[in-house]
Amino acid sequence: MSVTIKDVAKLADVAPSTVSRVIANNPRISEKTKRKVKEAMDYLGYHPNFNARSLANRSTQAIGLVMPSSADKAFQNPFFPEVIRGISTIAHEQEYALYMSTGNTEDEIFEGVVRMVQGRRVDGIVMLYSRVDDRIMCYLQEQKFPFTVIGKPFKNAESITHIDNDNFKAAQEMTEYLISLGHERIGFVGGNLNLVVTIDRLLGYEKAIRNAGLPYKDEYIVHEEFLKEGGQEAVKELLALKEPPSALLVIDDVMSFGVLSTLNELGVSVPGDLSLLSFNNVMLSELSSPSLTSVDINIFQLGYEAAKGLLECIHFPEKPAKRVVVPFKLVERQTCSSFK
Amino acid sequence: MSVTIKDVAKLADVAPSTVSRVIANNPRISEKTKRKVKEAMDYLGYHPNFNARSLANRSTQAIGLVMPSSADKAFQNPFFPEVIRGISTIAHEQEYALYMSTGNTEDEIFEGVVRMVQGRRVDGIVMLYSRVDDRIMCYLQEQKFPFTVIGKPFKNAESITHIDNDNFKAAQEMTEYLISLGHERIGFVGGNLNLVVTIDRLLGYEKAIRNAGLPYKDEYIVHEEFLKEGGQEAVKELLALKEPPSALLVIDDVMSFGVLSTLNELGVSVPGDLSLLSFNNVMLSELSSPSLTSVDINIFQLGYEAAKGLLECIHFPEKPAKRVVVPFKLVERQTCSSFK
DNA sequence: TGGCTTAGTGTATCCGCTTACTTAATCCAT
DNA sequence: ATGGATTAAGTAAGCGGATACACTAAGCCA
Repeated sequence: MSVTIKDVAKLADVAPSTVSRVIANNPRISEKTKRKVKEAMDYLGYHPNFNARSLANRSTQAIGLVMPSSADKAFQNPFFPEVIRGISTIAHEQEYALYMSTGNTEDEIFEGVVRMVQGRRVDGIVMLYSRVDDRIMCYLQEQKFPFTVIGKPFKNAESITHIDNDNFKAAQEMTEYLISLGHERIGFVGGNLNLVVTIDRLLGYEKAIRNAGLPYKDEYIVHEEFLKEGGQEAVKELLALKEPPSALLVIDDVMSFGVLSTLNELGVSVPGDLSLLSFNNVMLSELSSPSLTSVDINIFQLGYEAAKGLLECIHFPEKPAKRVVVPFKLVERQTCSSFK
Repeated sequence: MSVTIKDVAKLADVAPSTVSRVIANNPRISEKTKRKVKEAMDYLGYHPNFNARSLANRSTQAIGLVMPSSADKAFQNPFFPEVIRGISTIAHEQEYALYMSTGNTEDEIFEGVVRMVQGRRVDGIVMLYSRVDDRIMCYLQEQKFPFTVIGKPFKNAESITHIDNDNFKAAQEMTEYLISLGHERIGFVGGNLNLVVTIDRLLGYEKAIRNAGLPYKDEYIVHEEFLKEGGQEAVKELLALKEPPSALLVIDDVMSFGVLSTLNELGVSVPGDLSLLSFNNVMLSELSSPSLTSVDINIFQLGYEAAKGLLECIHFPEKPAKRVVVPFKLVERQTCSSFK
């Protein structure tokens, strides 16, 4: 069995509590004793048992990650690895580990979260998405468990620390950009409508369309899953219209990849016949051909700030919730051209 | 404070131990009592405290993941999310959670692993890479801590359960394929030479070159990091030769992306002027233009089997170590053509 | 010199759960 | 009726550490 605090105490000829205090660097212990105990720890290769510590302490030095769908689906979209990069950067700085529970159905995921929370496996949670009437978010609020959200909470946004882009504004500006290029028939390819991002961006799109005095047509609005297949479906629907759009605002790069490949099969040229503007600017968006014109939403920073915010919630629970807005920026590449 | 086993015991009017036995579904408890206790648990919304359980139990229901570099670097390569997808599939089936520690330098990562192991934060570890003389692997062996490796351990491979492709054979066959296309000047773009994959594939490449009676030239062998930048560097070196290769065997798709973009800048046409064959077949390899001809190494399955193997190690420690070989398959796309 | 503060350690209990050991109750064969 | 199995549940001792409280010895002042 591994070395315990008692072994160290025995060797250093002190009480276990003294050893515990040395670990916690308690000022009431004399330098001499500290040195003696530290030597014993080194000699024995002692490492505190984290479970014991967590139990006594009620803290785990771990933060939980909740993804919108099962990890194995979510990881198909480079968005998630990238947010996690951001999260793990902060986590590492403060010696927190990351904890992911997994599950396929919504119920399983929910159960996983309950286990994380009730089982005190983590000190707090970062929700990597925001959804309308999300069960998990409600639960965390009820339990008053520390958590932050990437995206805008559908309700109670004021009382929940969250990190978001101004998606409304971004979508509006991007639509205006397409309009400024001369496009009047602009399609919107969104993700699931119960995701708040989709809603915000759709509203921004609508605003721009209406501001410009263009007709807002329902048949130009399509919602699919955040995957390549989603993009493929979307294109088929939109191109089947009598008057198909001349430009598309696509909510996610991976969907754009799907759009692109389908258009390619159909012999529709981009941006010649159809312009494409999408969101996220994932690392590989410059690789497709043509390379994607995409809105860089600073995914890394979203994760970074979310983790930072969470640690604040954990350490200073009384602090009020805050909203962090991460800037976005259009990266112009090859998928947009003026309407001719 | 949250509901404990005692609260449940009191409500159900039994001893705490009985409740514990109900949780463990111990057959020595009568159905009647079980029902009674379960009702009390439901009523109170009881969930066992995992730390307490781990402490008493010496098991955590979590498996640790070790990446070759800091998570924030590793996640730039889609290989890792994809392996994790595989791992999380198994983990989920058996209700294990995933635990990632983070760290930037080699030392920090090592310390993170020590904390995972000594602190009993996880029941076992999956190493997502295999490196020559790896300190972490040595440590895990010394400690007799359950772990599995993705890739072939550099030494003691017989005593360590590991999941691998036959990289030697793969590289050999792929080189032969390029040779069969008429190429005689074939470059090899590898990753860090202390990664066992690099070594194995390089040896396979060499074997094929020698078998074919072609000259094995050191200047055709380049080693860079597993990132896009690595690919860019590599190309520059190889194209600077008086007699540059007509085909490249690239060890990783992301590097290939870098190669491709640099070639594009330099105005070298692929596959017209230079053929490219790479490994991994990550999800986005079909998106580049031209789309990558790549060896599908079944990344998902590598992860899946690694996790499965680990759980076996954990549950049946006496079982001998095994080697699982995951098949590979060439996916022909647009980056290879015959030499003319 | 006695009483009081204070720094430095030790003692004991608890965190929430598991489990070896015991006890109590029931049952069957003699 | 009695004793030995057998079953069902309780008791209590950890798992490894944290910490409130207790204690001791030294230092200080009147």
